This record gives sequence, structure tokens and C-alpha cells, in this order.
Amino acid sequence: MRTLKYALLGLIDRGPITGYDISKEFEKRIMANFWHAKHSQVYPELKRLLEENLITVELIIQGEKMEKKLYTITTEGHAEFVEWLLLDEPLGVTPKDVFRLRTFFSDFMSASDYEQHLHSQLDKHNFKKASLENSMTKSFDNIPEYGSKEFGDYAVLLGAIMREDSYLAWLKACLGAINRQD
Amino acid sequence: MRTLKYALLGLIDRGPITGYDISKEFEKRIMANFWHAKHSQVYPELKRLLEENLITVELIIQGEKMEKKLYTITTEGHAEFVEWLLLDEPLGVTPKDVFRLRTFFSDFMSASDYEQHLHSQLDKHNFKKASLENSMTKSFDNIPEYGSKEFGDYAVLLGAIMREDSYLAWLKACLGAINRQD
DNA sequence: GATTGCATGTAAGAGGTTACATGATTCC
DNA sequence: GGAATCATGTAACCTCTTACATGCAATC
Repeated sequence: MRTLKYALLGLIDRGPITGYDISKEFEKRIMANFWHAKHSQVYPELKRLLEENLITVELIIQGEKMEKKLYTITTEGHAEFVEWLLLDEPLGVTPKDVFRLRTFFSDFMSASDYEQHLHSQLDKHNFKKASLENSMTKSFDNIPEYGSKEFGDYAVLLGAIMREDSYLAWLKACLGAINRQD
Repeated sequence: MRTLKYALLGLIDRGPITGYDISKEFEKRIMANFWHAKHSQVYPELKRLLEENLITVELIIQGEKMEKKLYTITTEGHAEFVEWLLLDEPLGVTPKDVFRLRTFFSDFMSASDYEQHLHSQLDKHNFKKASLENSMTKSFDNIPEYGSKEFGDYAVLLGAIMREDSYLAWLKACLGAINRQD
């Protein structure tokens, strides 16, 4: 399906960018909430997009002699990206979740062991949620208007927070379901 | 991390089972809500578990001459599975989501195109939620007791429904955020 | 007798991670 | 001078999907 291809095209379509900065988007920024790729995957894909004439590259010198490569989208690249953007694909497989797998097999552990698991998960997801909410309040004091880059940022951040909320609610429901037996 | 290994060990730990029936679990049953694997991945992994002495195999004849292989867990297999079950692993990367990626790049499409996307997603997730809720009401009229196989089934099904609920709520929030501009 | 489901496998390739490898720049 | 960060790449390996391949059993 080559989704990474379109993730890269989208980022490059926003303006010239280096492979390094693309990798940073995946690792640390908002994008990490719904897509990711290591630099070892990004660089070869950029090479491929170049060969396919979807992007061009400009070598620039930073400081004395350090080279960096600025990638820019081509007309064909933009066209392919927008075409992909409008596709209505079927839902795709449900994401894998190791903790749900452990829950499925919870009959192989004691109630107190599973309860410990649940508390550990609650801690981790609470932490993640807090970090997302921190980003939210720091970046947005009202809903950005549709059509701006910020709208996308806001929408996916909201989605990430809601996903954490739902996961936390599920964990609490599991706790409740254990302790209901009395 | 070899998570598939433990998914297989868990299923086999519940009692002797064939590779075919394991594949069915991943494709159609409750497990599909948090893990999946095609038969082309299951059969080689079973072979590997055999070599590692974590399971044993018994060849049985079905009908006239059709062979099937019943896998049974060994003492070592059970021990390794339970050890894995109790592991408290770090959270792991956020699952990829193509529709969130499209949302992130929504500034490259018109509001009406994105709104169409949202309605299409609402349809698909509503359908999925209805199917999950149908399973829930058909299988459970009250919360199974902790320690039973049914408790795990119930917990992951509940989680799947809550996940769909949350996704639907997010989609509606996105719709609201577009139409708020007036 | 044909279709659907049962049952098991392999091969090629795509997608992704970990580790290896190198060198420049900036900040302390 | 040393550490962290900038910047780019490759190699080996693991995971997973798609396609190929075969044959039996049950049902209509």
C-alpha cells in the first residue's frame, strides 16, 4: 500500500524539508500519535521517491562543509499525494495490542497478578494522557479553522487524547469487573 | 519480541488444537480484535515451537486419510508462557492509523471532501461497533467471573466496543470542529 | 459432479527494526 | 576537549502479506 510514501509526500508538500527533519516528525512530534518510521526506513524511501520523480533534491551546505539534502515536491508528486488523500479505503485490520492479548489469557494468572498489570497500565496511560493534554493546552486555546495546518494538528491530538481516555476507561472497567465478584 | 509465539502458546495451553483452528481464531473470532496472523505465518511458527520443545504434535486421521496435527503444550512451553504473561513491558509504539494520517493532512483537501471522509468512516465504524455489540449481547448476559476463559473474552470484547465508541466520538468531534466555523 | 470448507504447507516480497558506520556542528 | 545533536546512509534480520500449491471431506 506504500503508506510511508504518502506520509513523506505530505510532509514534503508542506515545503522543502530534509530527511533528518522528516525523521524527527515521526519520532517526537504530533505525527508519532498515528504514524512512525525510523530514519533507516525514511532515507531509502526518499531515494525511491526521487527515482520516481515525485520529489527533487537540492544539496545545501550547512556551516563549513556539512551537507544536507533539501527535498521538494514535484507537480507529479503533489498530484499523486492529493489523489491518495481522497481515497476511501476499507477499514483495515484492527491494530495489535499486547496488553489486550494478556487480558485475553488472564485466566492463566491470579486475580492479584492481573490487578497489578492493570494498575501498571493505568499509570502508563495516565502519564501518556497527561503529556498529550499538556501539548494540547500549550498549543491550542481554541479550535483552529479548517484548512489550516493547525486544524490537522489539533484533530489528531484530540483523537490521541480521546484514545487514551477510552483505554483508561477500559482498564478501570476491567478492574471493576474483577472486584465485582463478592 | 516474538509475540506470535506467546499467542500460539496461550491458545495451545488451553488444550490440544490444530494449526487450522488457531488460524480461525485469528481470522474470525474474538482474538481478531487485538491480534491476527495468517495461516502462512502460523504454520512456520508452530514448526519452530516444536523444534524448541515448547509443544508436541500428534498426527491424527480424520475420516479416510486426511491428516491433521494436534499440538499440545509441554511443561517448558507452559512455563515460558506464564513467565511472559507476567511481564510488565513498556507501552510500545502507538498503532498506525491511515485515517488519522489523512486527517493530519486535511489542509490539502476541501472541507466538503474531508466531511465526506468523516461520514464514510462513521458508517464503517458504526457497522463494526454494531457487530461487536451483537457478539456481546449474544455471548454474555452478565459479567463472567474472573479466572474463567469467558472473563478474558468479555474483557477484550468490551475493550473493542469502547475503542469503537471512542473512535466514533472523535469522528463526530472532527465534524463539529469543521462546522463550528460560521 | 461441483462447490465450499477442512487442512497443511512454501516462496517471494514488502514493511519494519536493530545495529553498524561515518562525519560535522554546536554548546558547555 | 567532550558531549549532545545534526545529518546521512547501509546491512542483517525479523515480521508479515500475497500468492502459489496440494489434497481430502462434506454437502447440495
